[in-house]
Amino acid sequence: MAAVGTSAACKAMAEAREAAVRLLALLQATGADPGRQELARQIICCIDRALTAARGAGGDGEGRSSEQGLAARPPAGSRRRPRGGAEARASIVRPTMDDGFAWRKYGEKSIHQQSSPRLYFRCAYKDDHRCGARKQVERQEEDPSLFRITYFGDHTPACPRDTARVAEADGGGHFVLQPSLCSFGPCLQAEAGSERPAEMVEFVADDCWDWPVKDQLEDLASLGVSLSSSGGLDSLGTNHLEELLNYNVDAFFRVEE
DNA sequence: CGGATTTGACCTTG
DNA sequence: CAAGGTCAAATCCG
Repeated sequence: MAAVGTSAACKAMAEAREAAVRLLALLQATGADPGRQELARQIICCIDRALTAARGAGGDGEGRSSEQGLAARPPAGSRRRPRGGAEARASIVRPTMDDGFAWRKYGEKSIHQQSSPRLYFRCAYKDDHRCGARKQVERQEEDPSLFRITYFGDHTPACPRDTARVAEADGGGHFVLQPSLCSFGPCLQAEAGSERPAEMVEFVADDCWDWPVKDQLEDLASLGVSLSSSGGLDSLGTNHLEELLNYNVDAFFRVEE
């Protein structure tokens, strides 16, 4: 019963979020003052938090767990194990990192001396298209509001990509570069001369927003733009920009609290 | 009911 | 042996 109400609430909140995203895009397109844009961003973040909380509270909660404690133990060596029910899912903080590609989570591991686990994703079309793309997501220890997302490998051309998400920013099928939204300084941590493999790039998001990183970087490069105001790209410099474009960066993501 | 997610077990590496 | 990465059964959810 409660689940029905919660699901309806989630749906309504998702619609509210869509509207807030459109509002933000509109405010930016019309050059509205930063305070209002910030307010719209806060609304989106609040809705995201509410959604997360609502999803956590949803479902039948303890209903399924009633028999778990007394359930027969699985035979030794078996993979069978009791489950925590909906509560177990609710406890997981799930950044969406919606980059338009379909990912499937295949593992989660708590890392030595880190409070937050590392999440493992692979392309949902791994079998269909023999796609070897993978990514790992972990919360930053220094600042839990930051997530480090590490990509390995590349998607095959056959892997479908949901461009609708990208289009949502301006509704026109192309994500317009919005320097006011950029905070690349803390976002991009790919350093020139680092020892990491060429097919791998790391960056960190600190905003409740989608980041079409490659598009934005290419736009920046083609326009010869060097963001020095709110963008924070100045710390990277043009050489770093070139360096980053050489990486196989093809992702944008959002972080939900 | 079938696809997606969770999570303990198992495998690999250093 | 410890730590990280992956597998796959159990479970969730639309």
